[in-house]
Amino acid sequence: MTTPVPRVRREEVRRRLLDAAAEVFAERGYEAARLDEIAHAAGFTKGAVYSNFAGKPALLAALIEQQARKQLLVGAVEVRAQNRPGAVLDHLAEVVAREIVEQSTWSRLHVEIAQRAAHDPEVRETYVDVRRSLRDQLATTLAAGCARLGVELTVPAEQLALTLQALRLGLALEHGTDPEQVDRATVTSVVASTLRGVLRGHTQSTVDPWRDSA
Amino acid sequence: MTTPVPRVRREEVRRRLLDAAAEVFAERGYEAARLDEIAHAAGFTKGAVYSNFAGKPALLAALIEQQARKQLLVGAVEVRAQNRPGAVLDHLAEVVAREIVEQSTWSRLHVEIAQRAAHDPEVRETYVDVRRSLRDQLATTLAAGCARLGVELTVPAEQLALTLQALRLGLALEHGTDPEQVDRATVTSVVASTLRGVLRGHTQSTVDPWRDSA
DNA sequence: AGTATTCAATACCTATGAGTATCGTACCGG
DNA sequence: CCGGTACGATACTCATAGGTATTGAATACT
Repeated sequence: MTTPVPRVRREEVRRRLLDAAAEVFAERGYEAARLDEIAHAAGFTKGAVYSNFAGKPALLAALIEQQARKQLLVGAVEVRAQNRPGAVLDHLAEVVAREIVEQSTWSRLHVEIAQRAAHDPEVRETYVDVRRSLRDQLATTLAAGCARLGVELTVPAEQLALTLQALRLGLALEHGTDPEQVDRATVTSVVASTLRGVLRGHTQSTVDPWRDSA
Repeated sequence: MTTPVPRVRREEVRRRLLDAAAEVFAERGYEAARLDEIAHAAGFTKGAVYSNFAGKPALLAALIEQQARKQLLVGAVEVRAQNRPGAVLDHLAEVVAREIVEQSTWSRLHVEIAQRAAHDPEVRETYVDVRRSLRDQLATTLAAGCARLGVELTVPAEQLALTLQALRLGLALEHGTDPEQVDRATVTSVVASTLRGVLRGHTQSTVDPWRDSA
């Protein structure tokens, strides 16, 4: 009677569920997110969730793991690609700003995870590990990049790395609440000027100055 | 038989409930926070909550209102108190760091509110208003302070204000998740160096340099 | 003092959503 | 072609927590 509908591969199901979970967690927040909604957003039902994950916390854990692999703070690699110091600076600022504004789902998810980590010790443990290693990696890359370009940092690379991480989270939050005033150009300016402040050398920028968009 | 126990004044009940709500919201997050727990933390029961507030959302709204009055970002006034540019800078950094580390309840509540504002349009509206006006006020104060001290800002005051707001939120989040590595001295350093970066003039600092506390 | 009113405590209702148990069907080995 | 298994859909349980109705005691009013 009914022609058999080919089943989706398990791996694919898992992937879609994670994507949907990222979306819904970012949109509603972890607590307010409903497993039914996540499942339906992925095109499945709750049964699929429980056959792929142990439960709601495990779903979040898997997301953190996945985000860790995709590297919560991209842009480190970008530093290597440029040659002129000024360009590196502007480019990095633009990359961060683009991430915050255009991939707002991930940014909001990131904030959500951080917030969740502040509450739940279990989440915190894994999150802090990821966070620290990314910070170290970012610091190393920044230091190496600066050395290669002949610019000098006025602060330790680790401190700059932390500053960038914190600024990224904070700006994501500001943009999430007030995207009109905290727009992409503004975010770019903030990051660029912050970076410029800790560099010594020829670092003139081509980024547009502050624009009031009220 | 039983000697009448004097009743607590209504205003006082409201105050205690708000304090308790701030604590619990900060600790558990808005969604995970239970009204019973809040009431109990204040020394009352749920009945007290509903006779003083319309419900859970109204409780949060009242908190936002209260926090707005207490000024989410203190420190602006502190700028006026100092005379030497370097001292102003360090002092401001220390004030911010102290707020984040010692009054972590409020900082975490603040992040929670911001996060909540990103989700709930109703919350967003009032929050953005508060946030913008505080930003403006901070920018004005900073500009005035710099002018008075004869130091020059390399970026518009509004941009610096946003940077500080974002950095404060971000550092609160980082400290909330990793208080060991993101300790008070580190926070102070980050804020101080960020400020120093956007100032032109004699702004030598006396703040301790980066210390690795891993 | 006696009565009315305020307002928090208590008991209750009800919707919700995480988790579970079972079922049905597509895939796979024989 | 035919069981067996994997795995997602479906139907259910059950604890929880926001919200409401009622009660009872302390204050205010006359």
